[in-house]
Amino acid sequence: MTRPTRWSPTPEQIMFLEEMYRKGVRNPNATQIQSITAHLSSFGKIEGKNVFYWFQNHKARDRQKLKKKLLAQMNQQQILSQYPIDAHSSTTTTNSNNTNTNATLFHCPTDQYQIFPVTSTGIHQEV
Amino acid sequence: MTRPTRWSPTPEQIMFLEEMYRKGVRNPNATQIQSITAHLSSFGKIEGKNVFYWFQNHKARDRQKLKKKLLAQMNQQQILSQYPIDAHSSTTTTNSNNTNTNATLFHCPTDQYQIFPVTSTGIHQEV
DNA sequence: GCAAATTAATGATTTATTCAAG
DNA sequence: CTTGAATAAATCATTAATTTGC
Repeated sequence: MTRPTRWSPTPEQIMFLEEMYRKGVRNPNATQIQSITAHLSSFGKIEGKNVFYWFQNHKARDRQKLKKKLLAQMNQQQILSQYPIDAHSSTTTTNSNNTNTNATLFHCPTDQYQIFPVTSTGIHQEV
Repeated sequence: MTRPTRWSPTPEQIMFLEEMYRKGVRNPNATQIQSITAHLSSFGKIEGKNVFYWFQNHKARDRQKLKKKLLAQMNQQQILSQYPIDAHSSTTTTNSNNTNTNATLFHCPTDQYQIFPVTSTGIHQEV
């Protein structure tokens, strides 16, 4: 039996939806959903509710990703702690004096892009 | 004056960076970058920004590669038409072709955020 | 074999997004 | 709506690979 299978978007449909999303569409109203559905139906079977749910899910998962990223970054700290700073320069270093380890953090070419703002208490990078 | 030459990583440095990447490091924060830089400085001259750029580029180009693969999978369907372009339909005297005509609704490459013709009913679109 | 010429990789910059705080 | 922080995308620029003619 052709079970009532759930919608699975074609690559073209995904591409278009993502483009809409990128351009700012988050909660399309009925009119917008109609338009989008009409357009996307040329690439495959689709209903308005599919479009509605897609934006709901996409927005939610975007936020999920963001939060996941925060946790991932925390965990990276542990990975890196395996490699202590130490910098025992006894090895074959051509640059035994690491000038920028502490104070003069590398400033990017233009101060506009201040990657690592240094505060008196240290580095603060909020994400 | 030797012109400002760009950093070119040693094999050891590359190996270490790639190992970090494999372990999940993607966007190291300032502390992590300091740590990595300190460690890698024993293999050759290196600055924090080099590490920063390396991860930025490596991640981006990793993604490029994956995207390219996926795109290759999608047999060249009319994917490239992100927008239902009017498809230079004027070339033929008759414009009655295609079923994609509803597309014209979305032809809006210029107006970034006013994607849809607004109807009288108020659109609430989060921005 | 070897450089000059050409191409491919990749380091470094700039520009556009994103979310969300104010 | 505006803005800050972060970063992804796109681009520029230089180095490394490689091709080529000798």
